[in-house]
Amino acid sequence: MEAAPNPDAYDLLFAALAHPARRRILISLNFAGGTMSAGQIAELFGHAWPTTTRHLQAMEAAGLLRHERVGRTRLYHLDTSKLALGRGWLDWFERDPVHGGPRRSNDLERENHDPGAVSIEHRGRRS
Amino acid sequence: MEAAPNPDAYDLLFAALAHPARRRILISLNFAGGTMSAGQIAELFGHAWPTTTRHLQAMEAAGLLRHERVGRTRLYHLDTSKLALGRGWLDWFERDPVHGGPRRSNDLERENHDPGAVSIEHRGRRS
DNA sequence: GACTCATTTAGCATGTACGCTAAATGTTGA
DNA sequence: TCAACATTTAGCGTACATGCTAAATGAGTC
Repeated sequence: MEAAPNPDAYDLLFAALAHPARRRILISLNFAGGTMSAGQIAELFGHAWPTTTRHLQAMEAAGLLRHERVGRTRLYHLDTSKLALGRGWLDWFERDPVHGGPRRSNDLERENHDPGAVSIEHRGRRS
Repeated sequence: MEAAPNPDAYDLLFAALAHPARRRILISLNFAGGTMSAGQIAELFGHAWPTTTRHLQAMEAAGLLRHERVGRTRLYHLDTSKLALGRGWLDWFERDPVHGGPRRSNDLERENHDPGAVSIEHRGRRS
């Protein structure tokens, strides 16, 4: 691969959400009030602990979790702000962006510059 | 692997959104009014056509696109209903999952009635 | 200090994702 | 019918994801 040498926040976010174990961790954390120890989380699954540890790291990299050491346990805290980023992205599709309502300048994509970096020239043809 | 022999709708959806090229395709389609030919889409990228074709297939598998043949071109149509699925999932984190109000509480051990299919039973001891 | 508990790090195996090029498919138009 | 066009399918290589087990770390306990 070489398409994403620098995965952006959206890459990390949606990739984090793409795995059922990770979604389940988030849901469970949410249910638990936002905080669980690594052990409690690991017990949710049949997976080996290191497997869950890595899921946790992936989500921490995506900014969905933070952790804190308390004695010999580690507490993981849910951080929902990044989820809002995902919601913001999805909201782009709630209306017709061209003929419909005004375009809010949400952040959206921004891989390089704007939403899709669209340059639609209808009737395109390549040589 | 064996964790996802049958990727569910959320897996497919979020995985589809995890790649910048695919997000850009969706944005572009939305921007263009919901429909573009495969060629127009392919021209958005420096990628080879087959690469884009496969992105399109991934999104079609996720239910985000449909296509239609018109003469020798193929028109891809945006289907935003599956995006609503993602929004619905994210909405689980907007409120207190237990009491329905604003986030609070710190209890563990909660019932299961959500997309993540949580079944928290702590005190489990894996042998 | 030695032992145990809680968790992570290291390292391995396998499958999938994603890029590519070459060939195939199906359509239109002469 | 043949050539050009629009797009997909086939097949390849590499990198990354995800599972595992074994070893390492760090914190309390005796």
